[in-house]
Order: sequence, then C-alpha cells, then structure tokens
Amino acid sequence: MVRWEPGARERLQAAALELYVHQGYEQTTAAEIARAVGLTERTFFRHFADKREVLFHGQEEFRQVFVSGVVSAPAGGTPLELVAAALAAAATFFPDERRSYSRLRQQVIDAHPALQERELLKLAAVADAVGAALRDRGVAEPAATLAAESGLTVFRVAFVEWLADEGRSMLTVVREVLGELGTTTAGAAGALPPG
Amino acid sequence: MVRWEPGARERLQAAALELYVHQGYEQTTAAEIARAVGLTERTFFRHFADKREVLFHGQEEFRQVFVSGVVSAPAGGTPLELVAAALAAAATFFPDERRSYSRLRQQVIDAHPALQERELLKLAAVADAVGAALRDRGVAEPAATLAAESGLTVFRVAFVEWLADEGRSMLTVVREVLGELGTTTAGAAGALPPG
DNA sequence: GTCTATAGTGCGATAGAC
DNA sequence: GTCTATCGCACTATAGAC
Repeated sequence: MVRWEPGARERLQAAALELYVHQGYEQTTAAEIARAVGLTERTFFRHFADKREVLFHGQEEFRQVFVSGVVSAPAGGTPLELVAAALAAAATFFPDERRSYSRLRQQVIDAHPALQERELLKLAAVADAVGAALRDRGVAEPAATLAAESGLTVFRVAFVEWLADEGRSMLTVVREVLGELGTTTAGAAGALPPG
Repeated sequence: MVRWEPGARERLQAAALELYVHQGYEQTTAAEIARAVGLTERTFFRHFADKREVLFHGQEEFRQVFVSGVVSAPAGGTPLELVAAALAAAATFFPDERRSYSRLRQQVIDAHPALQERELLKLAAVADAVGAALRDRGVAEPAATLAAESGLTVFRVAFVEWLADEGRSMLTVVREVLGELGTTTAGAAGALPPG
C-alpha cells in the first residue's frame, strides 16, 4: 500500500479544472479540490501559491518558447521579424489536439475576473521577457517594448480565433493576424498631427 | 454633532494610498485604513469590493475619455486615426500637475503583483471599450481589436516615459510613441513568410 | 499538521437626511 | 414616513506562520 500516489501536482490541476468547470471557480474551495484527489488543503497550498495558480502551470515553458523564438531567429532581421519568429515558435505550443483542452480552460477563465487578472499578468510577463530578449539582440527602446507588446496582441487575437475556428492551425491564424497588424498600424506616424 | 463626515469614499482612498506608500500594501489591513478616517472595516467594504479597488477610482471616467475620443473624431479616418484621437483625449487626463500623484500611485502598484493584476484588468477593459467604439464606427474585426490594443500599448509605453521625464507633456510623448509604433510594425505582413 | 490573522459576505439594527 | 450611510456581529475561506 503506497503512502501517496505520485503526481500530486498534476492530479490537483486536473481536479481543479474539473471542479471549476462544473461548479464554478468561486464555489470551489481549495479543500474540496484537495479532497477530490485524497490530499489535504495544506498540501494544495504547498503546491500552489493560491487558488488561481493551479490553472497556470506550464507558464515558464510557454514564456521560454516565445523567448527562444527571438533568440534563434536569423541575424539581420527587423524587430518585427524577431517577434514573428517568437510567434511562430509559440504557435507550436498549440497543436490542434490541444484545442479542446484550451477551450475548456479559457471558458473557466472568461467566467471569472479574478482568473482574467492572473492571465493578464502572465501574458504581461511574457511580453516583458520578449522585450528583454529583443534588447539583448540590440533593439533599442521604445521599439523593443512596442514590438514585444504588439507580438502579444497578435497572439491574443490569434488565440481567440484559433479557439473559435476548428479549421485553421494556430500558425496559420498567427500569420493572418500579423498581416492585419501591419495593415492596421500603417501610417501611425501621421495619425496624430501636431495640435 | 454630525454622525458622519462627508466624503467617506475620498477619505478612504487618500488614507489607503498614504498607508500603502508608507508601510506597504500587504502590511496594511482594511480595518486600519478605515480606522485612520474614523470608520469601520465593514464600511470600507461597503465602498470598495476589495482592498485593491480603493486605488482604482476614476476608472470609468478614464475609459469614457478614451471612448469619447473615438466617438468625436472626424469622419473618414483610418482605424489608427480614430485610436490616435482617443489617445489625444486620454492625454488630457494627465496634465503635468498630476505627475507626482501618478508617480506615487504607480510606485505602490509596481511593488505588488496583486495590484499589477488589477491594473492590467482595468486597462484591458479600456481596450475592450475602445474596440467596441471602433466597431460602432464601422471598423471590422480583427482590425478593431488590433487597433484598440495597439492604442493601449502606446498609452502604457507613453505613460512610463511621461512619469520618468519631467520635461515633456503626455500629449507630446504619446505623439512620439505613436510614431515609433508605425516604424516598428511596418512590414508586418511580410515578417512571417509561409513555412 | 495546527493555529491564526485577514479578507470578504450576509443580515439586522440604528441614526441621521429628506 | 422613506432612503441611505454606518455599525455590529457572526461566519467562511484564504493564506501564511509556526
């Protein structure tokens, strides 16, 4: 008889998503999640800093994929080409098989402002890391921050479309949205004439 | 003898900022803020949904200024020109006299992830409102969302510069950053060549 | 593991403003 | 009288300290 089953973290994550989906985030207590997998509330908080964090595993890896895209992009590119490389790398993080899981998770997040806050903070951390990677490759400010933030904007818009449209891959959607960004922001320099 | 002084909300806000600055957000309890202005903890929570919200008054007005910029922009403009109008309107929200208050508030927010989360959510709400205003003026998706998000990116970058640089007005900084955005995102369509 | 402070909610009572 | 701000109390859950 084992004293504890392995993979406590993963089991807690799975149980949390399940409960959040079926009875709502606020209606679910940490103790309840722990009990569902045969652990105590105390153990839950040993693995996760708070009730939200349990939905945001794999975040460091996600950030790293973005950064690696910038790092391994060919030399001589514009800031936006570096960001495009980061987006292409990020797209590999979302193969079609992942769509239904992502959809479920996003449905929970969209229903609770507390979770939206956490997600925005995580994405902001990714943008910061991409900005730092761009500066490492010699991009000056404010171009580095603008390019990084624009990249995350493209990611967010593309992600919503990818979740909604069964037919297209994340990479395809990213490519399209990136193209739209260029069209949309063209001529920004002249958009606000001197008063 | 009056039972209560007027302006409970405002007094709570001022006391909260003061305490957050001097002893930190986490070290300050809601009861303490309330006591500082002669009220009870229960009354604090009647005015603010939580301890963070006390730092985010004037948010609806701020959002409205952005939206009004889009609404009152001249007809026939590109999406980015509408957003530029929104940014120009938003800049009036930050006259130079406001800088030292804004700096203090931002210093508190920057020190606490919980407050950063809330700020990101508020700014996301502004972006959503701007996006909706753009759609109302006939801008299609995803251009509306991309333009709105890009506008908020410009705002965020400009705000940081405005806080740091005593010499320039918010409008001036916004104009410059908006110009940089155009330069940075130029050629986005070709940045991610087909695989 | 246990113990505790704090956040935040629900409800009823009270005291003024009008 | 109504309306609203405040208070007081009991309560749960989160989260951190020990």
